[in-house]
Amino acid sequence: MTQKVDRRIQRTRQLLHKALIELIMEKPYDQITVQDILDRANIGRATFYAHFPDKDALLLGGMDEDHFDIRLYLDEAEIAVDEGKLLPCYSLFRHAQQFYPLYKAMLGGNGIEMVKKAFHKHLVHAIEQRIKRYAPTVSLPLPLVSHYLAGALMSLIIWWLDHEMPHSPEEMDTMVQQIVMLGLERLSHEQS
Amino acid sequence: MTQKVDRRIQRTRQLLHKALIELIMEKPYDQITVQDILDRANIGRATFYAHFPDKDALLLGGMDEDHFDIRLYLDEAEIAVDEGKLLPCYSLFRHAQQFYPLYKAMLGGNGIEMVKKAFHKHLVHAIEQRIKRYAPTVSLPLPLVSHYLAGALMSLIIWWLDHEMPHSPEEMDTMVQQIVMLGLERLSHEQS
DNA sequence: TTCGATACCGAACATTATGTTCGAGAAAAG
DNA sequence: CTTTTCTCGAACATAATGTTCGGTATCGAA
Repeated sequence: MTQKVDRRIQRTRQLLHKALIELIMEKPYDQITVQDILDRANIGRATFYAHFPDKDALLLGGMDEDHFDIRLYLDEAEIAVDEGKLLPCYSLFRHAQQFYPLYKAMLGGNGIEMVKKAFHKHLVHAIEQRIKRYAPTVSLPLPLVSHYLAGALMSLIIWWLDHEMPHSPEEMDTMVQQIVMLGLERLSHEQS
Repeated sequence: MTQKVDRRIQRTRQLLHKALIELIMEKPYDQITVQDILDRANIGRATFYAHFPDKDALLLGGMDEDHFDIRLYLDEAEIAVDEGKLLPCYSLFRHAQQFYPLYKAMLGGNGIEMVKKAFHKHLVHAIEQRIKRYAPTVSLPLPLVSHYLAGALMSLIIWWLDHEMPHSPEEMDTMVQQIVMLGLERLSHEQS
């Protein structure tokens, strides 16, 4: 099934991906030129275009690879920690903490739009699954709730990345769960 | 105080802004070239650069103008409807409904990143004011709550715009207030 | 090890968009 | 009417994209 891929092709793609990731952590994505990638990877111009039609395709092509952990965080074993909760919050912040520079470059305030959109979409889907499983009786349209929560979580992680992780993953998780489940009404009456 | 501006300058800027707005509603912002704007507005190339350093400056320069209502919705009289609530939800959806094509082109899924960021920032600020006034006893960090809510609202309006306004502004407002205040826990117990 | 296939190189080229310059002409302000 | 300044258009420099092609190096299989 798995055809053998020419060693040269593997090497080329690997070098290109590595170079792009490095560059992403150094400067804004839209300021990265194809030439930058070529120089860093020591790959010929023609070769690049023989593999990918453009920069974006190179990035997306690497999303499935091993060193590109962002989208895979949901499939990690660690996600079991968030069992029973509507938002896989703890595992997300844990993972983001572990790969902070990459997360900041990709999802932070000056991150990559393409990645953010993909991530948001992914979140919506994951959250919908959780709502169906853990809170099937909520009497509001499913997509409304899932988009609400996904947007909230996205916004929070961006804020958290931009401010050098002002709280621990545990704290973030606890606080978010409170807002989600209790609502702000109860949260303001329950003050000490 | 208000110096008289040369009539030619007014005319030029007006034409450029109008052309850009039209183009924004026709095709993706990043695909709009300066040349497109010049052709549409019948303005010379040199003239454009005498006024604005680039496309983005033209857009931002128009944010304060009269025909660019998006940021101004918060200052509208209609906002009084949302008095006492943490999210100025009804007035936002009302306004978005009224200027649907423009809102969709600017804030929708394929909207303009710059505008979205400015809008999000604006929302964060507005929400913080409201929290201080209407819910000063909430025992969580202010920016955490404001970013949470702003992200949620952003995500919702994008979803709503992308799906041709599946609910009325009144419905959206009611549902959002429920999630915010009651929390999902109570929302799932209270089912009929 | 040999040999055929194919991936890489690099240099040149076409294309497209950006941003600048400058002098002539038109329109505004007083 | 005169002075000021805004606009025009055309040419130019720059920078990035994407393509083409023949020579060279590397791979995989016999």
